[in-house]
Amino acid sequence: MCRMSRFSPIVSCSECPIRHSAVCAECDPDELARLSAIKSYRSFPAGTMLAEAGERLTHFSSILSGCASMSRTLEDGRRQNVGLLLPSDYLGRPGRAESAFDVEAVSDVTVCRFERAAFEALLRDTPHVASRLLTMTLDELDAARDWAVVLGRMTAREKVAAFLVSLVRRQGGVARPGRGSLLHLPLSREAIADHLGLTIETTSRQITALRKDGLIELLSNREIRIADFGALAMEAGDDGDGGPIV
Amino acid sequence: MCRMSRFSPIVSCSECPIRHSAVCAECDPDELARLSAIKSYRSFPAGTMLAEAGERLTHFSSILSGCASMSRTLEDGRRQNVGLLLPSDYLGRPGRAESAFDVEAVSDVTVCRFERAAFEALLRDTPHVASRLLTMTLDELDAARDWAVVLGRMTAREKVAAFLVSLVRRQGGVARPGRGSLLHLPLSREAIADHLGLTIETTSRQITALRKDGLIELLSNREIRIADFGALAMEAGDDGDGGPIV
DNA sequence: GAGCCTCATTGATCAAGATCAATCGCGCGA
DNA sequence: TCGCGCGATTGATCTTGATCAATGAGGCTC
Repeated sequence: MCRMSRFSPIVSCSECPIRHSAVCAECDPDELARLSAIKSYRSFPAGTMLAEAGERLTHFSSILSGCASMSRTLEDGRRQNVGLLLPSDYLGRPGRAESAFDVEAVSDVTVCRFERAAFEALLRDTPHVASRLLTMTLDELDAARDWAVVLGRMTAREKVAAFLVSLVRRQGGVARPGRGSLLHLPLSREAIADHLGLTIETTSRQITALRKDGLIELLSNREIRIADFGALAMEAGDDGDGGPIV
Repeated sequence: MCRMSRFSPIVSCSECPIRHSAVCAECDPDELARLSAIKSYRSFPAGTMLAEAGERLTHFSSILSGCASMSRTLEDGRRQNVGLLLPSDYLGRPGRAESAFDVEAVSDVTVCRFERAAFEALLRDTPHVASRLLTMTLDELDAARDWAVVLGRMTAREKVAAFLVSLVRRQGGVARPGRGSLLHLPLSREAIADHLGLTIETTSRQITALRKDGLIELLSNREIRIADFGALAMEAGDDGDGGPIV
């Protein structure tokens, strides 16, 4: 599998800061620009929603920058984060008009979006866009199933390690040979806990433990230096393949 | 959304016992029959694999009957079941030749399968098959994310209830007004435990508890009568919508 | 700079579920 | 029919992570 495919958006329009020649080669950029529009969501004040569970979704959006979380909150307040939307991920789906989850901007988010009808027409008329959407969806499905292993069978320490490793893999830590890689956490401790199926206290304790064990270093609440990616990946039950070389 | 879509296969060929006119209307049944072949896997002796993680997948298969489980086993033996394949579900994917999980027949399984290349050609040439595969994959993705909520935030009792409710929804219990619905469990207690991220002992205790509370009745190890579907769905944090009326 | 507010960390205790260990029940073959 | 084997159940105890509670560390306003 081409690893890069995870990091390129489903479509690129002429206004998007992110382009991907393989996708664009067969598209008419002007036509895409006409059909799409850039929209931003601010993460402050807290709780800006891109969509609410059960709410009508009028657009199909491709994330250009920032981070959004998909979650469900049970009646009694328990909350589970079921996924993160990072640049190149998409929100919305052809064939259904409702969001299955709450989607919330956790940092300022910019998207390139299409009206549903326009996007469905684009899918119909542009086979490589349809094929790309299918590939991305299959990758997401594999990722969601991988995550089930983390949620169902891993210890708190392993969960935190797996989360950090997956973040490095997805947003790419800034690797600096010999000094580890720098990682910005887009989520609060509470959101991380909700992602991992843990409490905020347990999450905090495990981060502290990884720090004391020399695997990571905390530069600030949201900035982490991965001191030993290989060891961290090992903690996550992961062979460390595909991570940064430091 | 059309609920039935979950229960119809991606393609129907003239030899398949399951047909779906909406899918077949535009297909040439003879052509599909030529491209596909029926194959069976026996569940005994235990451990018959439809595919192994990392193994080359030469075919795309649509499940016709039986039940298979997708799982991952960690080095230390911990195991997580990441999904069940029931009739109309599919195994394999265009664009990647390797299975991400172990796929094991838990009851005798029959599939209708296509060679990868033939299936990819079918996808290219038959837009409604491609569109149907996308819809099914998006539904699977939603289901996988729903399951993350169960794995991450539910108690043992809620997990078992959620599992039973999801089985009734998917394979349809035989509803008998006033006497509840009969449910056949395709999985052993151990496999259920692996699906729920629990141990076999906890799973067994929770089943016993649900029985003592009058929500279910055990006819045998593998046969359950759902005495009160509404109450069971409530335990699972589910409004009970879409279940059998009994 | 003082006070406050939010988020994160740390500590003490508790409970849900895991683990270890019998025991049960049923099907099967000698 | 007896004994064996396997899966399921039940019991006793232990451990991990949850819960309850306090403290710490910035950042912001006044």
